Amino acid sequence: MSNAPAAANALDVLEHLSRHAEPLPAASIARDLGLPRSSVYHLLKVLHGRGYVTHYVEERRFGLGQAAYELGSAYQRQAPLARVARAAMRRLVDQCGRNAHFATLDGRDVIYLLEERAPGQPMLVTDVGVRLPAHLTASGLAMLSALPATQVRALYPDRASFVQRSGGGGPRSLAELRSILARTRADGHAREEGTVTPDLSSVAVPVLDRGGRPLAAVALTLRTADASSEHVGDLVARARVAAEDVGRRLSPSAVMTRR
Amino acid sequence: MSNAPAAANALDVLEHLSRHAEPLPAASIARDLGLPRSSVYHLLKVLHGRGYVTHYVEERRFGLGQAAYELGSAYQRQAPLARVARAAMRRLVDQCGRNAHFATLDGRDVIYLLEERAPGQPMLVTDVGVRLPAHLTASGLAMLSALPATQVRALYPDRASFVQRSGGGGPRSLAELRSILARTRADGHAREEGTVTPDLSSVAVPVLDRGGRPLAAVALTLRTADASSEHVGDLVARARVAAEDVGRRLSPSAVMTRR
DNA sequence: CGCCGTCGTCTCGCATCCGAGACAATTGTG
DNA sequence: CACAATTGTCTCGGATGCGAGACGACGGCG
Repeated sequence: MSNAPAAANALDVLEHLSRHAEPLPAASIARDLGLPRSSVYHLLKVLHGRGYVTHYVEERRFGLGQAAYELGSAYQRQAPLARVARAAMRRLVDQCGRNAHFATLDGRDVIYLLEERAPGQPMLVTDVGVRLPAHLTASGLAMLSALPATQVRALYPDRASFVQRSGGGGPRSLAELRSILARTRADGHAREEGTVTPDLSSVAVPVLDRGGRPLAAVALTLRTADASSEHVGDLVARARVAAEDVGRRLSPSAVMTRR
Repeated sequence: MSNAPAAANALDVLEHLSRHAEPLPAASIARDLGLPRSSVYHLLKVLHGRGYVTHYVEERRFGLGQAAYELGSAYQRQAPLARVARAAMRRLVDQCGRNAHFATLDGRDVIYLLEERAPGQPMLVTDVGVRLPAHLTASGLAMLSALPATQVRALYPDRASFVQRSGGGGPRSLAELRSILARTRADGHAREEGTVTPDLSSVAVPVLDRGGRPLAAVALTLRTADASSEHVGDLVARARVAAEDVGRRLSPSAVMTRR
């Protein structure tokens, strides 16, 4: 049993409030969390005093407060994903001799947060900050494959959602996308051949948080001509190790990338 | 002295981390917060175990974690601004017999979160979810007037930032905008006459958080022909009471709207 | 209108947690 | 390489925080 139970209880209260769309009465917070009523009132007083909880007096309920939002904003400003991933991506590139990149999902786009170039390899188009349609990239497909089907449908409500590249390729409908994602899950990695850049392929694996949701993806790039099955298998295994390492650092007790 | 000091200390640690762009060593957290080293390690262990803190082992530093971001997202999902403001806005409309709306700032836009229509008053164009350029609206000007000058400059870096309405009106440069904002601060309220809708004027006051930053604005609409000085003064006073009420509910120890 | 249930605050005694300080491991420096 | 500084973990005893339960206020209901 760790120390500082009041700290853990305070987090319990915040997380309980965050799981509900509506504010909650104090008594139900106490009941749901199995905490004494007076203890919950003490915690709410502290959290309210600090702005983490809003007290809706007329409704006699409590909800999250502005300070919770500010913490979330501060987290984003620290850019932890790229920070945590940098060393692991450097090692991956050193081991594989291939270019690697690290990206996250934003709506239907992937955003590239990191790229590491191996000596002698061609320049990547995926500069940091660049956005590309998720369904046309290995990284995007890796992350989409880790989302619930309902969320994928919400992202791609109609055929107009499927932006095309001038050279063609990539799914044109939700049914096609689902089929690709099912194969991605079966293979344990996503693959893209020549859709982003002719003659170059990428393989990618997702980085999952402890709830199993995709935080990011790790991808390696190789010449399509070099992409034999054994070679791809080896790269995927190494990318997966890097992804698991990053996942562990970001989320204690993280669910590992899909095996 | 309130109870649950460990809860308060945990929040201190999180807020300390959120004030820094870079992760921090545990010893400097303890020193800066005046807490015992072993207590800080206990708290970091709990916060890390729950995902609120990321431990950068190689750097031997600690930063905010994914769970901080999730709290912030959950706060947004609960839509607390509109929830808190609804009753106060209803009362304001009942007292004044005028249409009222409640909006927040998003970049250079205002977004309308609430509108309350008074009986016999014309329909508003400011439907919930509508965005309008902040510098052309009373609500936007009220909130901009509460921002630091550097932040206003960052929002409006050049003349192209000043979107025009087809009927003209509104500032066209940063110097013009600053002049209007200075007058808004002097008056204690913002005023817009006919820029959004011909023959209709609005007066607005900002809702401030406890750090003095604008969270939202409360506005009342009236016919330009009715806008005598005494009448406007009365509406402004009532809008201010509503804004202060909302500010108090959102932020304990909130700084009141500017007097 | 009276009664009941709930909310929010408060008291106080005891069980538990906090924090001083020891220790091993690691890193930095001359 | 040796020494100093720092990190991170651990122990344990005394001080303090937690929580049972009382209480007043308020709202709902018959």
